[in-house]
Amino acid sequence: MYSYTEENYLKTIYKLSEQGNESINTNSIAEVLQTKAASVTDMIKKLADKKLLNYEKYKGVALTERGRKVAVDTVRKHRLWECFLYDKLKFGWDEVHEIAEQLEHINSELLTDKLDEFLDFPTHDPHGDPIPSKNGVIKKSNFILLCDAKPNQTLVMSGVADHTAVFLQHLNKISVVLGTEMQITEKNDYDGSIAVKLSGNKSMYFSKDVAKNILVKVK
Amino acid sequence: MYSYTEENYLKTIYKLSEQGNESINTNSIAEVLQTKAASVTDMIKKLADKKLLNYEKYKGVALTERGRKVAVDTVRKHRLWECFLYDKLKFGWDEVHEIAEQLEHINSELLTDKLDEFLDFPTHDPHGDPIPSKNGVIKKSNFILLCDAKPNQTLVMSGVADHTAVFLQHLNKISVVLGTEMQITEKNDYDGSIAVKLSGNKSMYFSKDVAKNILVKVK
DNA sequence: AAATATTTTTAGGCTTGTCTAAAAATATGT
DNA sequence: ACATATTTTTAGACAAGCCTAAAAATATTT
Ligand SMILES: [Mn+2]
Ligand SMILES: [Mn+2]
Ligand SMILES: [Mn+2]
Ligand SMILES: [Mn+2]
Repeated sequence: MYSYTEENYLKTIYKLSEQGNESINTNSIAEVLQTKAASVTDMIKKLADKKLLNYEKYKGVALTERGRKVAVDTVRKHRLWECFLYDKLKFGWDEVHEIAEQLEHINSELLTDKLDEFLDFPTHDPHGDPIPSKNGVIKKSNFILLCDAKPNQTLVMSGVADHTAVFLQHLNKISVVLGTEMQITEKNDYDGSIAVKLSGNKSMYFSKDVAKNILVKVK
Repeated sequence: MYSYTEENYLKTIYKLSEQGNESINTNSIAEVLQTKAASVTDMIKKLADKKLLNYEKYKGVALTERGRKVAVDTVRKHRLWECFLYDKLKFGWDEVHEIAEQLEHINSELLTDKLDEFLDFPTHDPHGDPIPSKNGVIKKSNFILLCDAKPNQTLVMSGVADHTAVFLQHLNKISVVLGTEMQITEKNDYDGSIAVKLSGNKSMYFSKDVAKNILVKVK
């Protein structure tokens, strides 16, 4: 239906929209897609012709309902494939994204449905991100950043704000995975570092750089 | 590494070579790929530049060792994905080929290896075709056509010569699947039809058109 | 051997998606 | 308000992969 490239543009614009940005500008799309602004302008015009987004010269773009559906569907496929790679093929959570970038473009609605069923209808991918439903609904998670959490609550590690392989590998190294429970025992205003108590009374320190990229939910 | 299109050309040339044809001519490639001879000539020149095949003007092409490896690897991926779709996702054997045509181009050696392991190292795909090993070895099956088999031997349905969905659906309809055992009770020279006895003494007739597309092995 | 038919290649052009360089529009600073 | 900086668009070009029409080579008939 839509090309690999078109789906990537739509997905990028969708993700930028979700990050608060009201209307999406050419340069930010170019940066995410590692391409040039001129190329983005070209593609934007084509997507606008196909009614996948609204575009006014020099004013940025916004997805149409149709464009959003294509984007969300691509995200759905991406995250389902990540679940497959992680749960079934035993890839690490730092390895799945790159392969899912390819698999998300496989075009078969029946395949997506059967994969969903095979995985037992997962609600979140290996990074804690929610999986859109078949009809395009995304359940917003009420996760908060670890650096914003209050002390003396039981927190459950539930996602990441930084999806890079290096960050995920760092979490592997310090044995912090989805589901890890912790309580904040100390917040240091000076450097933003946080001390937590894990199960078995083990304690651990997070630098601000780490604490601001860990998503937790209050148990 | 190689494009979707390049892999499809190499796979096509490989399959034509396997079918006995010594050197492969432009028109036959065009026919399989549903494209035009002029396009084939263009691509052949590019593949020759990349040392994936040997080409002499007007003399046809033959894969190099390197080209053969890429082709066989694509076939390996295709058949492993067919196994996944059939065994795990419960697709029908008439549905898997089309989706595998997309999945065979996913580029990750680790993914292929892990998929192979997840499927418990299958040796044949849902159509009875052998799965090439990681290092490119294909074990030739000693299957024979049902129409060429002798009476009074126990035959095991082991593959198909016609891979079209309509043929596979016909076999579904008459409940002939891989593993079905039979003995030929009668061969009619007049129309090439064959009568067989199945388990439970059920008898069944195959027209020549069907019998010449069923592969069996002698038990 | 010559004529005819078929196959293959070339020539030129199209679409998709990309690029660089330059022009135009918008935003920012004083 | 005007000058400067930044962002965006346009213009023109390129590679991949495809096409049609014509030319060249090869194969088949007679
Ligand atoms: Mn991902
Ligand atoms: Mn993810
Ligand atoms: Mn197939
Ligand atoms: Mn098959």
